[in-house]
Amino acid sequence: MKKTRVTITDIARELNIAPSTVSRALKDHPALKRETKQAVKALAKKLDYRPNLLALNLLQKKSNTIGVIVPEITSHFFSAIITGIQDVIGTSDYNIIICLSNESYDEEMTIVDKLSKIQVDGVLVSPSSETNNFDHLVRLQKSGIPVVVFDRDCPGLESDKVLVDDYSGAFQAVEYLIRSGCKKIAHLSGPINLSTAKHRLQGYLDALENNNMPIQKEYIVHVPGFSHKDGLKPTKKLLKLKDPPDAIFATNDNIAISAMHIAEKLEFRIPEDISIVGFDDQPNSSYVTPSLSTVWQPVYSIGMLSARILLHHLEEEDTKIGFRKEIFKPELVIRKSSKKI
Amino acid sequence: MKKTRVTITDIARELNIAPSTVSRALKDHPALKRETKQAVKALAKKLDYRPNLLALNLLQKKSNTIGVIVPEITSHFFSAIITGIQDVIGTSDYNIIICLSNESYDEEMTIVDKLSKIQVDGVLVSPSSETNNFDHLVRLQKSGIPVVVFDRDCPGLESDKVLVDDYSGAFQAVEYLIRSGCKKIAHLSGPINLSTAKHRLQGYLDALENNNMPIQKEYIVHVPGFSHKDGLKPTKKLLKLKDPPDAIFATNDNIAISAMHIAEKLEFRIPEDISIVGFDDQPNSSYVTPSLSTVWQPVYSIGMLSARILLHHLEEEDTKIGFRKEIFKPELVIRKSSKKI
DNA sequence: AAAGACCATGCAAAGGTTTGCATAAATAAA
DNA sequence: TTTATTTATGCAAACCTTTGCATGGTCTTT
Repeated sequence: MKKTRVTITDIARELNIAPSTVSRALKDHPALKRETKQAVKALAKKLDYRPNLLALNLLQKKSNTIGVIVPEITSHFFSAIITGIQDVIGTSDYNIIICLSNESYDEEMTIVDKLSKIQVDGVLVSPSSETNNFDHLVRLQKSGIPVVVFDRDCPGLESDKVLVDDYSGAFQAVEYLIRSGCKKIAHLSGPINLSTAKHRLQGYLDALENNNMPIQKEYIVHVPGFSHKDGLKPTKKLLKLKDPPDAIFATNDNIAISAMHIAEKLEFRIPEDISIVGFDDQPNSSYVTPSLSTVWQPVYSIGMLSARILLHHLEEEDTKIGFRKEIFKPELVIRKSSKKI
Repeated sequence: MKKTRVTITDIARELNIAPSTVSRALKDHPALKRETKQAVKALAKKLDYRPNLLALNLLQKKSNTIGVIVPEITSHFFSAIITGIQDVIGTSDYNIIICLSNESYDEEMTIVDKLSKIQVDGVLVSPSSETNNFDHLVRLQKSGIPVVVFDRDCPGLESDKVLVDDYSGAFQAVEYLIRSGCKKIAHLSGPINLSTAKHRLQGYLDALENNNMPIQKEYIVHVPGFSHKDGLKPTKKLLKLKDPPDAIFATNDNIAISAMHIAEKLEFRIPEDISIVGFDDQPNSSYVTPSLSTVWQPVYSIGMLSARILLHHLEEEDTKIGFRKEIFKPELVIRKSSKKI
């Protein structure tokens, strides 16, 4: 059963030539006679020779593999980014190993260790919400593995970065709510350790301040995670205030949708009694009722660009021209869950 | 900059012993003197020796890598399965390479070719909706690579399989619709090439027949894909019939949600005028309004079990006890998009 | 005819680890 | 003291491919 693969030596033996000649023939080395090349190629084809990449890896000391570290994969956000990464890397000779940190710093460390063990050639990473020490990434860099950070920033880490202007997205959303006449705008904020959550919160705060609106502490509630269920209690808390908000800007679409859910249960009319705006523009957000106003971000492009930057590094490692920092602009998409201006 | 790794030979040289002795010392070979082992281990630690897996791969002729082929990753369905796979494989020494076929037979072939080139040790695959020839998978098997098929069956292929009883899920859903008083039940069916779509359609047909209900051809419409937009036109077609259905059983939740969307636009009341039932039970399905009745399937478990079966094969390849075929039972979840019985 | 130039191919090392077999040293038995 | 036995370690091959250098041969030039 154990089909043993045909090697270059097998071909050499059969043709009574040296393995090195076979190797060169297969790569069209100019110094070889045409007939030799042809003979080798013909036999290689006949024998179904396939180069042993494992041997090549050892020789070149590289695994031709890229590690991708994401907190999770079930959200549309990260799965779309990964699709973008795949679509770029797929055309190269690299393979992708996707690793899930489950929003855990410890798991992230374990993953980095594993990736370094298997000698990946580069790493794309969006850190967990628990991570605020980036020594493990520095260690990667020090061992010569380029690191590209995407979406979630790693403050203090010097590396290539592909980010989104979360501040601007939040600012746009809140400013729009203000213009539409909302006076009491609440924010369901993400885990504060996260750069994205931090910037969205700041955008919210600045938009209010910019418009001379008061900032009310009880209108800012943090959600523990990013799935629907994480938004339920915080929303209830908001809506059961003596003076409930007339608008909610949620840190992402899932949270916004569960806010809508709770609001409807508590008999708030959307958007008449309360406007709700999310962040992400997941595909299903336009299909909920009322359809969700939200901040779109170019997920697929984030993945593609990150991958391209890494690939660029890998392919011409001579030119060290410092690190790139790319920031995508998100865009407000107005639908039916918020009042018209 | 190029930190060259510490090798076993470096340690050997420093200690004036043979590399083989170092190797054995690190694996606690019984024939070695305790002192030798200790000295080696101490130095290994001091020098931060890390075994070169690339070399091991070549020696053992295996890459310690598992290929996972899925049509896409942005749906909750496949991303949850992948999470299950990861959670199982993550505890082993294997790495996972996830490949997206984009529902294309050609891309699937290319992927299989690539995986075989890099000598993966096993493959988990859910075929594209275009695939109905499985020779590429047979080729993998013939070259000694075990294949586990999940969710979407490959009829005629002899391999391990982890499937869902789609027939039963559909039957339950349609029978429930009948009991709730619906007389004109339509089906938004998936691409007919897919085993899952086929079985769901059959469940639909048999449930009708079993209850002496007529089967009306115009009530069966195929959707081209599985995302929201794919359900829009087919739903319109159904609802604009002179005699529109009073229930729709959709082949998945996304399609069901876009059916709800269209129904509301056309001023059908849900569920009074029309009941809608989906398939999958994605997390957001309970957050749409009205919440979606659907057929739940154990996505995470599908991933875990598939991975376990493959791992089992890899770890004791001696015992060839034929192929396993595991079939999960789905369950109907009744919410608000369908009438109560 | 001798020297130089060129062409086609082979040799051998390198990459890091494992492992069966051999060997050396030390101890026990005769 | 010699032989048998054990104990601890080393040698070298194997995994497969690539590549700098060397070699042998043919051809051209003087």
